Amino acid sequence: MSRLFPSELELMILNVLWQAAADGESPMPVRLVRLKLAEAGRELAHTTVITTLNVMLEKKFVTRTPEKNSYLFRAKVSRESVGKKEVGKLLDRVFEGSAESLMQALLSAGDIDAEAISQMKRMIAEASRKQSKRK
Amino acid sequence: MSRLFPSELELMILNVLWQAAADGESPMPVRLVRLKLAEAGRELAHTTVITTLNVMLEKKFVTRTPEKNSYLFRAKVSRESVGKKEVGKLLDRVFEGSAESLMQALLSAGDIDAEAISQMKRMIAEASRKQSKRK
DNA sequence: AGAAAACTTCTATTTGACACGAAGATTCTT
DNA sequence: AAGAATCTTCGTGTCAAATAGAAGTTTTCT
Repeated sequence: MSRLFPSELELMILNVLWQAAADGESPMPVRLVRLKLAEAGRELAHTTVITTLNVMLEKKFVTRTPEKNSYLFRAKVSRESVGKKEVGKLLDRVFEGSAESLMQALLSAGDIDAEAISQMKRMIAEASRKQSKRK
Repeated sequence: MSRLFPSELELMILNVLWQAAADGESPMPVRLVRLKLAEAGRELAHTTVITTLNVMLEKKFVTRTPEKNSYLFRAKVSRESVGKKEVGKLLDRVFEGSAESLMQALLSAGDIDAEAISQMKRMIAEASRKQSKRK
């Protein structure tokens, strides 16, 4: 059974791997994952990173390919899919399923610039279009 | 030091207490908290609920008032304040601080009806107004 | 009053996430 | 070829969250 949600450390690692993929640095050796974590303020022993990556392999969050005497890792789940699940969880856990409430919290939480706002407007309009079409 | 975030069980209890307050059933005896948790599918021993409430008291998430030989509990933190912090955390953990990304996930995650959408539109418009005014 | 019921506090166990050293294998360096 | 560097696997230790039994106190019931 694949655990649905990554733990905190697993999520940090996924962030490293997602970023790497965006930068064309994927797949990535453990050594580099560890380095990126350290740069993000999380200093861990090499073995700790390996152990966690192995757990993530088990959970199907990452894949690995052999390389010399080691492995290269890459994210198997996407940021979008994890994000969607996490939002769904938050919706249940705190907002009783009310998307509006979550949105309100978002607007009051993040410092949102004008650019972000106009983009959100567009997204809402788009959702509205799709919404009215189906039914 | 007050822990910033409630654990999962603590959050379930907060939900019970928030709901109770909305229904005018606050403050609430442990017995009822336990009952509501059971109704939500979480069956726990009475002592477990007490223990957790005491921890939450320590963390300042709830307050209690004496009543006969027992206590009545009520939420001290609001759903809004917790929600805002949780959204902030999610923003960091998964979306690299991008409110638009989170919003996209929200639109694809929740089943949102037309009513919710129009309300969101209003909220965005409101945020936009406030945004342009400052700075 | 005496038994039963309802509560609380205290203490202990279990579980999952995190963390890492020791030991062993492979690759690199000189 | 021998030693250093680099990696992995395995086993273990710690810690917080979760769970709840035992024991003691107060209230209620008959």
